Amino acid sequence: VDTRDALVAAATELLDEGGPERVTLREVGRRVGVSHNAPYKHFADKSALLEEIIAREFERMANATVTTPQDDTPAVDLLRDALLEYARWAVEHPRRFELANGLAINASPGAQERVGLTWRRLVELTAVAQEQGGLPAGDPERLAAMARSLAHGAAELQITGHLSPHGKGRANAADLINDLFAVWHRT
Amino acid sequence: VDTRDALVAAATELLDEGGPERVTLREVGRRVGVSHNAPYKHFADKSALLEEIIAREFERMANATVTTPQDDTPAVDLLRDALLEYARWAVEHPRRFELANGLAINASPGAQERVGLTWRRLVELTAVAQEQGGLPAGDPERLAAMARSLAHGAAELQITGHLSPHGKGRANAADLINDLFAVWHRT
DNA sequence: ACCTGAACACCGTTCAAGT
DNA sequence: ACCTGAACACCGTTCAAGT
Repeated sequence: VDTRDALVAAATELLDEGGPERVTLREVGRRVGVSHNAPYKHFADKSALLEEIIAREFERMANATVTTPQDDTPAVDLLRDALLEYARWAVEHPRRFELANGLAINASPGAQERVGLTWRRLVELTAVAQEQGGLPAGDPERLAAMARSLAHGAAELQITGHLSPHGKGRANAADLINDLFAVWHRT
Repeated sequence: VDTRDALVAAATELLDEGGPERVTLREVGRRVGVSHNAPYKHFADKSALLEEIIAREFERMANATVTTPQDDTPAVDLLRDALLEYARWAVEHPRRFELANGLAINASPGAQERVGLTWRRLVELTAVAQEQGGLPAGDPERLAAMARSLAHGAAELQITGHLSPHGKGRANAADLINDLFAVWHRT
């Protein structure tokens, strides 16, 4: 069972180095010190290995979100922090972010369910924030979808170099997320 | 020179069918009725062919944006329409959208420049809209970046099925874009 | 100038076989 | 239960050669 973890680790390394095409079962086996088709004893095929990488990433992030101290911090701050953390993760691991997007197009029900849990948590935070007066009125699911879309898009634009870090606006993904909450706060 | 267009057309077909992996130089040649390495007489390699697909898409969209009637339509409406059109294109051609994002990570200066032209047009529209009172104050580049991020992220979330079309919020990408402009209008 | 056919290296996947 | 080695089909790319 130790081999399985080693395979995922090696595959993640290769993914970060050069995207999914760089992840070769032969090279994965080579780095782990095992034959080129030993991975088939742990994963159905290459795509199952890639899905495992992303599944572990989401699990890690979900735990990080849930572990957030449930003290008297305003819900709006928890929501904003979660989105900032999501964007930070995406910018720091662009290949994982892109792969997750690619896999989501044809996602299995299980994977959709995993993401759904984190998503519902964000909607709950949004509803609480509205009660606490930190966000404008409206359907919480729709408000949360707007914030999530902005965080997702801003992260991707930063990754692809489309946020002109040297222009006048000089905004990164985190800045734009904070801008949205500032607009909401003024409303 | 007709072969070149036929190759791009066949490659685009394959891309829409199953993503970049589905685009095989051998299958492209087969569909055009030409040998499996005839593409090398028109493109340096497979990635050059994929880049050509995206370049033509962006050129087509840039023309469509520029052709917009320059009548007395408020600038804020032109800006919103451009973003709605971008999201509509992404949702309608998810494989092209994903490929464009993937290529942008390691984009050539030429490709960056092409996108830069459309981008500057959006920033100009934003500045005019601010003068006309249709948008809140602030750096136009930053405001435009926010709108663009939301449009981009909302399109991707709709494509990946993360916008819960059957939930209470029941928002698609277009709805979320309109929501942002509504918030700005109230500010 | 454009195309073909053979060839090479590489990859995902399968299968029979080993411990 | 886990791994190996050979084998197969497929792909990107190169090259010599044809018109």
